[in-house]
Amino acid sequence: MINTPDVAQHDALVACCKALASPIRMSMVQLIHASNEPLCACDIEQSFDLSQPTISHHLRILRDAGIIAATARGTNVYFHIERAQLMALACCIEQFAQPNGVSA
Amino acid sequence: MINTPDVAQHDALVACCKALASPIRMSMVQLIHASNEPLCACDIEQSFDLSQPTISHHLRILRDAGIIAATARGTNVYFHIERAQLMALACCIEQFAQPNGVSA
DNA sequence: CATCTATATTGACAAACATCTATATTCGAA
DNA sequence: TTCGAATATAGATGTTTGTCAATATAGATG
Repeated sequence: MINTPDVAQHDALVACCKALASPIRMSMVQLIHASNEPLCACDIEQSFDLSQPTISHHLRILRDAGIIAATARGTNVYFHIERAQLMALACCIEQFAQPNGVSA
Repeated sequence: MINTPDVAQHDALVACCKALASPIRMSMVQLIHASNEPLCACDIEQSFDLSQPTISHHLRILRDAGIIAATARGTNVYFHIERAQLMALACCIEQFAQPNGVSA
């Protein structure tokens, strides 16, 4: 979660941006968001022209940043958006868009 | 500006995240935001333990992404936050944090 | 248990990035 | 117009990232 002490927050913020700083991963987030159901890795894999390990790698980066979360079900793994994290990220960025000194 | 057609928007979104996906650049944005005046490059330079060209390089990346803007004044260059761009970015990210199908 | 299917991990390699030093450019001042 | 200060550009180099092929792991099923 993003909102904790200053340095940790800064790092989390950067980590989230880093995770989203790739066309592939941005599209993955959009894809998962667009689906109303959690999406399984094999579905995601079919949307991209990349090898299975590469897909797995990108999904893990998004997971490590806390942007998506995974639920295993049998041999499948389903991914969903971690809304609170993205909301926290959006709020941090929005703050930079506000005149300084405005708290609410 | 972020809100235009789909593909361009996607690219701009990724470009913004890429620009913020560095501890240095994130700190620069925070620094510029924290200042109530536009900050000149030499001021920014003093806040980091990096060579002048490296600072210049990072500032340009932020500029190219539209996150900050520069105003030359004499031999100095002053930087300020591009609020609309950051707000647009925050809104895009916030959308991913919303249940799908919610338009407003 | 043997095997198949879905996902993850490893290792290798190329492309992208951050950084520095050296140099260029641009503007103000003497 | 020459000099100095602020910023930018170029080129070189080490580090990180993205990708794949090969392999491992874990769960389902015959």
